[in-house]
Amino acid sequence: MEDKLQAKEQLYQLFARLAGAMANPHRLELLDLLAQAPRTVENLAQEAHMSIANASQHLQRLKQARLVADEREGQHIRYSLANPAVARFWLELRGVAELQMAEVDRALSDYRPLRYDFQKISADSLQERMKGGEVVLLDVRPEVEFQAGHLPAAVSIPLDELELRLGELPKDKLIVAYCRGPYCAFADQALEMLSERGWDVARLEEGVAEWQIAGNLLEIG
Amino acid sequence: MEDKLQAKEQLYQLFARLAGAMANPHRLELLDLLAQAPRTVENLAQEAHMSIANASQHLQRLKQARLVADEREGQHIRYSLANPAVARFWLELRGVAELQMAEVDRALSDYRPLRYDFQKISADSLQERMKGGEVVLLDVRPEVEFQAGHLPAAVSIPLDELELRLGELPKDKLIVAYCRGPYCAFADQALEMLSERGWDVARLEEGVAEWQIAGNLLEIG
DNA sequence: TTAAAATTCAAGAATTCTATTGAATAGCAG
DNA sequence: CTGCTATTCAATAGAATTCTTGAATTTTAA
Repeated sequence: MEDKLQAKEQLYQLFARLAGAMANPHRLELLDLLAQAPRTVENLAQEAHMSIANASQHLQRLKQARLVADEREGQHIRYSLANPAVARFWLELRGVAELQMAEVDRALSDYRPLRYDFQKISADSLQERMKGGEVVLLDVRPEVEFQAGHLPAAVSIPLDELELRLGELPKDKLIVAYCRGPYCAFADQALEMLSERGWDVARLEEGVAEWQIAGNLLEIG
Repeated sequence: MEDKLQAKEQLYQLFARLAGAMANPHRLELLDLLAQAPRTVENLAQEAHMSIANASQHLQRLKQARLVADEREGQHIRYSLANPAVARFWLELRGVAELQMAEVDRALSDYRPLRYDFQKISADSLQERMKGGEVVLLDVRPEVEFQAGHLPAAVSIPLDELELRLGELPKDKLIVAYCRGPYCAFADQALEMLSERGWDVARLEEGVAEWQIAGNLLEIG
């Protein structure tokens, strides 16, 4: 009886450890970045604005929980999500938070003030209109992320380079921009620039993670 | 730019807080119990083997994260899951842990040593055979949980009372027992007793939470 | 072999989390 | 009102988590 109770405790302990691995904003940010593409420690630390030692420490913790995997590549160590189920779980966490915490909506409005300034387009309707060739799908994430996987037929112009490469975009088509997903502001900023200069624009809220979870395929490279 | 970074931090903070609310074995146990039925603090403390003050404290934390809701009922306060999405999320957490942590399987074997001693029956196949009337579906959870919701046509005999009420079970039918789900040992114990006394037995691994998430309906009362 | 770069390790201070205890509150029964 | 029960609150000690800093390790390139 005693050991049985202990076994039960241990079981809950294991589940709690997994939750604990996600119970830190920095680690979630790392997971979120890894959901876009595998990355080195240095890159992760830079993107998430933390010290390398700190990023490394958090990555260890994620690794211990089997949420991420690492692989040596020359003198770098490249981390990636251990498993597609991890991405699904992270999205699920976000979904629950969104559903029951009004604070999330408020914080999102702070982070994406332009959230409601542009037309939105659903994944379904996008696929429909892509077939007709009336739309250019624009991926404004950094190049690495585009190459690790992007939506079918998307064109890559990272936000940084957009101003210089405006010439590549046709004026007679609807420009649909997307980025890392609903909690990323890159696409909003791109749309703001494009719309000021006369393009017809819309935002796709989904990123590659959401797209993939919905059962669709990505293009790679 | 500064505030934007801060808004992003805050967003991750909110998600982390939700994960943090689940990052404790006791709280997970409480959630698991609440997935079976709404309960008072006293009952929860007793079932989870912790002090009332401690249970109350953990419940507050869950409430703060909007994972549970409370409601006064006379001199008791009854807690329940805030939302079906919470149950789904908890099952998802378990699923991920199970998938990637071999330790879970080991711990489960300690907690349910009889796990492989009896025939298992799938939910589909159960529904099939229930129609033919060849099966008695036995719910061995405590009465309260049965009344809060149980599988269609299930018969309630709590594990405690099983020995005294063996007479209620027909010898010529297959007895399928279930309890709180795959991480509960009640049904195993019931099957052990029944099988020793000559019944034909099988275990359904699903509990009411899993059954419901799979899109099936429960009977209440 | 040695130097340089990327990452991890180790140790310490600040913070947060947990369990325990005893007191405080809110409803109920007389 | 007065005690009685169920629950929460408040305070505290002990444990775990986080960030920072500087040293140690592993691989590549010279």
